[in-house]
Amino acid sequence: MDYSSSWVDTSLDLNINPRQRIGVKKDFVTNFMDLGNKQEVQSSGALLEELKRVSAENKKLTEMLTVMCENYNALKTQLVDYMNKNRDKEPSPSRKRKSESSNTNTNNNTIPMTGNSESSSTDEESCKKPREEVIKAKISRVYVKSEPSDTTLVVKDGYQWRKYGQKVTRDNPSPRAYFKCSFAPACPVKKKVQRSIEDQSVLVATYEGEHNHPHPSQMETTSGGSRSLTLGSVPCSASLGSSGPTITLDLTKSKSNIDATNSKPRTETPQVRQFLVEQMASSLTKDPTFTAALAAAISGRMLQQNHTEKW
DNA sequence: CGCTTTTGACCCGCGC
DNA sequence: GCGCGGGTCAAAAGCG
Repeated sequence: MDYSSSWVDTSLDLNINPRQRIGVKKDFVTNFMDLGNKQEVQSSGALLEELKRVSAENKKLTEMLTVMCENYNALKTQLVDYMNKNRDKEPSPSRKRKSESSNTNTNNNTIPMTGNSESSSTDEESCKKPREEVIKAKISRVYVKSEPSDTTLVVKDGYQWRKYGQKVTRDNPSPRAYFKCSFAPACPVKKKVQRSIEDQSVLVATYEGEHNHPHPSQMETTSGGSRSLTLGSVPCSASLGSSGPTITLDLTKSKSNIDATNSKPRTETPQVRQFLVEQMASSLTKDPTFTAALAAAISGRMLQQNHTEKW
Protein backbone atom coordinates (compact mmCIF):
# COMPACT_ATOMS: atom_id res chain seq x y z
CA MET A 1 0.00 0.00 0.00
CA ASP A 2 2.71 2.48 0.67
CA TYR A 3 4.25 3.35 -2.52
CA SER A 4 6.10 6.52 -2.75
CA SER A 5 8.11 6.74 0.38
CA SER A 6 8.48 3.03 0.70
CA TRP A 7 10.55 2.73 -2.38
CA VAL A 8 10.80 6.05 -4.08
CA ASP A 9 14.14 7.34 -3.13
CA THR A 10 13.44 10.81 -1.92
CA SER A 11 17.05 11.72 -1.73
CA LEU A 12 16.78 13.78 -4.81
CA ASP A 13 19.73 14.45 -6.86
CA LEU A 14 18.37 17.65 -8.24
CA ASN A 15 20.86 17.63 -11.06
CA ILE A 16 18.27 15.85 -13.05
CA ASN A 17 18.45 18.03 -16.04
CA PRO A 18 22.05 18.46 -16.95
CA ARG A 19 21.36 21.14 -19.52
CA GLN A 20 19.47 23.28 -17.09
CA ARG A 21 21.96 22.81 -14.38
CA ILE A 22 24.80 23.54 -16.70
CA GLY A 23 22.92 26.65 -17.74
CA VAL A 24 22.69 27.81 -14.17
CA LYS A 25 26.27 27.00 -13.45
CA LYS A 26 27.27 28.75 -16.62
CA ASP A 27 25.52 31.85 -15.44
CA PHE A 28 27.37 31.74 -12.22
CA VAL A 29 30.63 31.17 -14.01
CA THR A 30 29.94 33.98 -16.47
CA ASN A 31 29.02 36.29 -13.67
CA PHE A 32 32.12 35.51 -11.83
CA MET A 33 34.25 35.77 -14.94
CA ASP A 34 32.79 39.17 -15.57
CA LEU A 35 34.33 40.27 -12.37
CA GLY A 36 37.71 39.80 -13.95
CA ASN A 37 40.39 37.18 -13.96
CA LYS A 38 42.18 38.74 -11.07
CA GLN A 39 39.48 37.44 -8.86
CA GLU A 40 39.87 33.83 -10.03
CA VAL A 41 41.01 32.57 -6.70
CA GLN A 42 38.19 34.29 -4.95
CA SER A 43 35.79 32.95 -7.59
CA SER A 44 36.72 29.36 -7.01
CA GLY A 45 36.23 29.97 -3.33
CA ALA A 46 32.87 31.48 -3.99
CA LEU A 47 31.98 28.57 -6.26
CA LEU A 48 32.78 26.18 -3.48
CA GLU A 49 30.62 28.24 -1.20
CA GLU A 50 27.85 28.11 -3.76
CA LEU A 51 28.26 24.38 -4.12
CA LYS A 52 27.95 23.96 -0.39
CA ARG A 53 24.91 26.15 -0.33
CA VAL A 54 23.26 24.25 -3.15
CA SER A 55 24.03 20.97 -1.45
CA ALA A 56 22.45 22.22 1.73
CA GLU A 57 19.41 23.38 -0.19
CA ASN A 58 19.25 20.05 -1.93
CA LYS A 59 19.25 18.35 1.43
CA LYS A 60 16.55 20.64 2.72
CA LEU A 61 14.37 19.98 -0.29
CA THR A 62 14.94 16.27 0.15
CA GLU A 63 13.74 16.50 3.72
CA MET A 64 10.71 18.48 2.64
CA LEU A 65 9.88 15.90 0.02
CA THR A 66 10.25 13.12 2.55
CA VAL A 67 7.82 14.91 4.84
CA MET A 68 5.44 15.35 1.94
CA CYS A 69 5.62 11.65 1.15
CA GLU A 70 5.00 10.77 4.76
CA ASN A 71 1.99 13.06 4.89
CA TYR A 72 0.74 11.58 1.68
CA ASN A 73 1.02 8.08 3.05
CA ALA A 74 -0.71 9.05 6.26
CA LEU A 75 -3.57 10.58 4.32
CA LYS A 76 -3.75 7.55 2.07
CA THR A 77 -3.94 5.22 5.04
CA GLN A 78 -6.78 7.25 6.47
CA LEU A 79 -8.57 7.18 3.14
CA VAL A 80 -8.21 3.43 2.83
CA ASP A 81 -9.50 2.95 6.36
CA TYR A 82 -12.46 5.15 5.56
CA MET A 83 -13.17 3.20 2.39
CA ASN A 84 -12.97 -0.12 4.19
CA LYS A 85 -15.46 1.11 6.77
CA ASN A 86 -17.85 2.11 4.02
CA ARG A 87 -17.43 -1.18 2.25
CA ASP A 88 -18.39 -3.07 5.38
CA LYS A 89 -21.74 -1.31 5.36
CA GLU A 90 -22.23 -2.09 1.70
CA PRO A 91 -25.24 -4.24 0.83
CA SER A 92 -24.98 -7.20 -1.49
CA PRO A 93 -24.53 -6.26 -5.12
CA SER A 94 -27.72 -5.85 -6.99
CA ARG A 95 -28.68 -5.32 -10.56
CA LYS A 96 -29.91 -1.89 -9.69
CA ARG A 97 -28.99 0.80 -12.08
CA LYS A 98 -25.80 2.48 -11.20
CA SER A 99 -25.93 6.11 -10.35
CA GLU A 100 -22.88 6.61 -12.46
CA SER A 101 -24.66 8.56 -15.15
CA SER A 102 -24.76 11.50 -12.84
CA ASN A 103 -21.00 11.25 -12.62
CA THR A 104 -19.89 13.33 -15.52
CA ASN A 105 -16.41 12.96 -16.84
CA THR A 106 -15.51 16.49 -16.02
CA ASN A 107 -15.16 16.13 -12.32
CA ASN A 108 -13.47 12.80 -12.25
CA ASN A 109 -9.78 13.12 -12.12
CA THR A 110 -9.53 10.62 -9.37
CA ILE A 111 -7.25 7.80 -10.21
CA PRO A 112 -7.12 4.87 -7.87
CA MET A 113 -3.53 4.08 -7.20
CA THR A 114 -4.47 0.66 -6.03
CA GLY A 115 -6.83 0.12 -8.89
CA ASN A 116 -9.70 0.50 -6.48
CA SER A 117 -11.52 3.44 -5.13
CA GLU A 118 -14.94 4.51 -4.22
CA SER A 119 -17.19 6.19 -6.63
CA SER A 120 -16.17 9.77 -6.61
CA SER A 121 -19.58 11.13 -5.82
CA THR A 122 -19.53 14.66 -4.64
CA ASP A 123 -21.27 15.78 -1.51
CA GLU A 124 -23.74 17.51 -3.72
CA GLU A 125 -24.69 14.25 -5.31
CA SER A 126 -24.89 12.39 -2.05
CA CYS A 127 -27.38 14.96 -0.89
CA LYS A 128 -29.55 14.43 -3.91
CA LYS A 129 -29.49 10.67 -3.90
CA PRO A 130 -30.65 8.20 -1.32
CA ARG A 131 -27.83 6.94 0.82
CA GLU A 132 -28.03 3.33 -0.27
CA GLU A 133 -27.51 4.38 -3.85
CA VAL A 134 -24.27 6.08 -3.07
CA ILE A 135 -22.72 3.07 -1.41
CA LYS A 136 -22.05 0.73 -4.29
CA ALA A 137 -19.57 -1.81 -5.39
CA LYS A 138 -16.20 -0.24 -5.63
CA ILE A 139 -16.09 1.92 -8.69
CA SER A 140 -12.93 3.38 -10.02
CA ARG A 141 -12.14 5.34 -13.08
CA VAL A 142 -8.96 5.25 -15.04
CA TYR A 143 -7.93 7.52 -17.85
CA VAL A 144 -5.71 5.98 -20.46
CA LYS A 145 -4.00 7.80 -23.24
CA SER A 146 -4.38 6.00 -26.53
CA GLU A 147 -3.96 6.54 -30.22
CA PRO A 148 -6.95 8.49 -31.54
CA SER A 149 -6.87 6.26 -34.60
CA ASP A 150 -7.07 3.19 -32.44
CA THR A 151 -10.71 2.20 -32.60
CA THR A 152 -10.39 -0.82 -30.34
CA LEU A 153 -11.60 0.06 -26.90
CA VAL A 154 -8.96 -2.03 -25.27
CA VAL A 155 -7.29 -0.99 -22.06
CA LYS A 156 -4.38 -3.24 -21.32
CA ASP A 157 -4.24 -3.46 -17.58
CA GLY A 158 -2.80 -6.92 -17.28
CA TYR A 159 -6.07 -8.62 -16.50
CA GLN A 160 -7.96 -10.70 -19.01
CA TRP A 161 -11.35 -9.40 -20.05
CA ARG A 162 -14.21 -10.78 -22.07
CA LYS A 163 -16.27 -8.30 -24.01
CA TYR A 164 -19.97 -8.86 -23.61
CA GLY A 165 -21.51 -5.80 -25.13
CA GLN A 166 -21.11 -2.50 -26.84
CA LYS A 167 -23.47 0.42 -26.88
CA VAL A 168 -23.62 3.90 -28.22
CA THR A 169 -24.71 6.15 -25.43
CA ARG A 170 -26.62 9.34 -25.74
CA ASP A 171 -24.15 11.73 -24.19
CA ASN A 172 -21.10 10.45 -26.04
CA PRO A 173 -20.89 9.67 -29.76
CA SER A 174 -18.17 7.09 -29.29
CA PRO A 175 -19.40 3.61 -28.35
CA ARG A 176 -19.03 2.20 -24.87
CA ALA A 177 -17.64 -1.30 -24.53
CA TYR A 178 -18.60 -3.61 -21.68
CA PHE A 179 -16.14 -6.15 -20.33
CA LYS A 180 -16.27 -8.85 -17.71
CA CYS A 181 -13.25 -10.39 -16.07
CA SER A 182 -12.36 -13.67 -17.78
CA PHE A 183 -12.53 -15.31 -14.38
CA ALA A 184 -16.24 -14.49 -14.18
CA PRO A 185 -18.48 -15.59 -12.58
CA ALA A 186 -15.86 -16.35 -9.96
CA CYS A 187 -14.61 -12.81 -10.30
CA PRO A 188 -17.37 -10.22 -10.40
CA VAL A 189 -15.31 -7.37 -11.78
CA LYS A 190 -16.66 -5.48 -14.75
CA LYS A 191 -15.30 -2.60 -16.69
CA LYS A 192 -16.65 -0.13 -19.16
CA VAL A 193 -14.44 1.58 -21.67
CA GLN A 194 -15.37 4.65 -23.61
CA ARG A 195 -13.51 7.46 -25.24
CA SER A 196 -13.58 10.70 -23.37
CA ILE A 197 -16.04 13.14 -24.85
CA GLU A 198 -13.56 15.93 -24.22
CA ASP A 199 -10.44 14.27 -25.51
CA GLN A 200 -10.92 11.54 -28.06
CA SER A 201 -7.41 10.32 -27.50
CA VAL A 202 -8.22 9.42 -23.92
CA LEU A 203 -9.98 6.21 -23.01
CA VAL A 204 -12.02 6.26 -19.84
CA ALA A 205 -12.13 2.85 -18.19
CA THR A 206 -14.61 2.46 -15.37
CA TYR A 207 -13.97 -0.52 -13.12
CA GLU A 208 -16.65 -1.98 -10.91
CA GLY A 209 -15.77 -4.31 -8.11
CA GLU A 210 -12.57 -5.90 -7.01
CA HIS A 211 -10.68 -8.81 -8.47
CA ASN A 212 -10.73 -11.76 -6.10
CA HIS A 213 -7.80 -13.44 -7.76
CA PRO A 214 -4.17 -12.51 -8.21
CA HIS A 215 -3.07 -10.33 -11.04
CA PRO A 216 -2.26 -12.61 -14.00
CA SER A 217 0.95 -10.80 -14.79
CA GLN A 218 2.21 -11.60 -11.31
CA MET A 219 2.54 -15.20 -12.26
CA GLU A 220 4.36 -14.59 -15.46
CA THR A 221 6.60 -11.68 -14.67
CA THR A 222 9.95 -11.73 -12.93
CA SER A 223 11.54 -12.06 -16.30
CA GLY A 224 13.38 -9.27 -17.97
CA GLY A 225 13.99 -5.74 -16.90
CA SER A 226 11.15 -3.40 -16.24
CA ARG A 227 10.97 -0.94 -19.05
CA SER A 228 7.80 0.70 -17.98
CA LEU A 229 7.71 3.43 -15.48
CA THR A 230 5.90 2.49 -12.35
CA LEU A 231 4.89 4.58 -9.43
CA GLY A 232 4.20 2.31 -6.57
CA SER A 233 3.03 -0.40 -8.82
CA VAL A 234 1.10 1.58 -11.34
CA PRO A 235 2.51 3.18 -14.43
CA CYS A 236 1.45 6.73 -14.38
CA SER A 237 2.15 10.30 -15.13
CA ALA A 238 1.09 13.12 -12.94
CA SER A 239 0.02 16.56 -13.96
CA LEU A 240 -1.67 19.54 -12.49
CA GLY A 241 -4.60 20.65 -14.52
CA SER A 242 -7.00 23.50 -14.09
CA SER A 243 -9.41 21.21 -12.32
CA GLY A 244 -6.79 19.97 -9.91
CA PRO A 245 -4.12 17.34 -9.76
CA THR A 246 -4.45 14.63 -12.33
CA ILE A 247 -2.68 11.35 -12.56
CA THR A 248 -2.88 9.64 -15.90
CA LEU A 249 -2.28 5.97 -15.87
CA ASP A 250 -0.65 4.57 -18.89
CA LEU A 251 -1.88 1.07 -18.65
CA THR A 252 -0.78 0.31 -22.15
CA LYS A 253 2.56 -0.36 -20.62
CA SER A 254 1.52 -3.71 -19.43
CA LYS A 255 3.49 -6.30 -17.53
CA SER A 256 3.40 -3.93 -14.66
CA ASN A 257 2.16 -5.04 -11.37
CA ILE A 258 -1.16 -3.42 -10.67
CA ASP A 259 -1.82 -5.26 -7.47
CA ALA A 260 -0.16 -3.11 -4.91
CA THR A 261 -0.84 -5.35 -1.98
CA ASN A 262 2.37 -7.22 -2.34
CA SER A 263 4.42 -4.55 -3.94
CA LYS A 264 7.90 -4.65 -2.65
CA PRO A 265 10.73 -2.23 -2.89
CA ARG A 266 12.10 -2.98 -6.27
CA THR A 267 15.29 -2.21 -8.00
CA GLU A 268 14.47 0.94 -9.83
CA THR A 269 16.78 1.86 -12.60
CA PRO A 270 18.41 5.26 -12.66
CA GLN A 271 16.27 6.12 -15.65
CA VAL A 272 13.13 5.34 -13.70
CA ARG A 273 14.31 7.41 -10.80
CA GLN A 274 15.18 10.24 -13.08
CA PHE A 275 11.80 10.06 -14.75
CA LEU A 276 10.05 10.10 -11.41
CA VAL A 277 12.00 13.06 -10.27
CA GLU A 278 11.27 14.85 -13.52
CA GLN A 279 7.59 14.10 -13.11
CA MET A 280 7.60 15.49 -9.61
CA ALA A 281 9.54 18.51 -10.71
CA SER A 282 7.21 19.19 -13.61
CA SER A 283 4.19 18.76 -11.39
CA LEU A 284 5.59 21.20 -8.92
CA THR A 285 6.60 23.72 -11.54
CA LYS A 286 3.08 23.69 -12.93
CA ASP A 287 1.71 24.65 -9.58
CA PRO A 288 1.45 28.43 -9.55
CA THR A 289 1.73 28.66 -5.79
CA PHE A 290 4.82 26.55 -5.77
CA THR A 291 6.47 28.53 -8.55
CA ALA A 292 5.58 31.75 -6.80
CA ALA A 293 7.05 30.50 -3.54
CA LEU A 294 10.10 29.24 -5.36
CA ALA A 295 10.57 32.53 -7.16
CA ALA A 296 10.25 34.40 -3.90
CA ALA A 297 12.74 32.09 -2.25
CA ILE A 298 15.22 32.40 -5.08
CA SER A 299 14.92 36.15 -5.34
CA GLY A 300 15.27 36.34 -1.61
CA ARG A 301 18.40 34.25 -1.85
CA MET A 302 19.76 36.34 -4.66
CA LEU A 303 19.22 39.55 -2.80
CA GLN A 304 20.73 38.08 0.28
CA GLN A 305 23.66 36.80 -1.72
CA ASN A 306 24.22 40.10 -3.50
CA HIS A 307 24.08 41.78 -0.19
CA THR A 308 26.66 39.53 1.36
CA GLU A 309 28.87 39.61 -1.71
CA LYS A 310 28.96 43.36 -1.65
CA TRP A 311 30.10 43.40 1.88
C1' DC B 1 -13.29 -27.15 -32.12
C1' DG B 2 -13.36 -24.01 -28.61
C1' DC B 3 -12.90 -19.45 -27.32
C1' DT B 4 -13.76 -14.55 -28.23
C1' DT B 5 -16.13 -10.81 -30.41
C1' DT B 6 -20.08 -8.77 -32.57
C1' DT B 7 -24.59 -7.15 -32.50
C1' DG B 8 -29.55 -7.09 -32.28
C1' DA B 9 -32.92 -8.23 -28.84
C1' DC B 10 -34.33 -7.98 -24.42
C1' DC B 11 -34.59 -6.36 -19.50
C1' DC B 12 -35.47 -2.99 -16.23
C1' DG B 13 -35.17 1.39 -13.70
C1' DC B 14 -36.44 6.04 -14.17
C1' DG B 15 -38.89 10.20 -15.54
C1' DC B 16 -42.91 12.10 -17.38
C1' DG C 1 -48.60 3.21 -18.25
C1' DC C 2 -45.33 4.29 -21.61
C1' DG C 3 -41.15 5.54 -23.71
C1' DC C 4 -36.28 6.23 -23.17
C1' DG C 5 -31.83 4.73 -22.42
C1' DG C 6 -28.19 2.12 -20.06
C1' DG C 7 -26.92 -2.51 -19.21
C1' DT C 8 -27.00 -7.51 -20.28
C1' DC C 9 -27.94 -11.69 -22.90
C1' DA C 10 -27.16 -14.94 -26.32
C1' DA C 11 -26.97 -16.52 -31.09
C1' DA C 12 -24.09 -15.96 -34.93
C1' DA C 13 -19.76 -14.93 -36.84
C1' DG C 14 -14.84 -14.73 -36.60
C1' DC C 15 -10.44 -16.51 -35.49
C1' DG C 16 -6.45 -19.34 -34.23
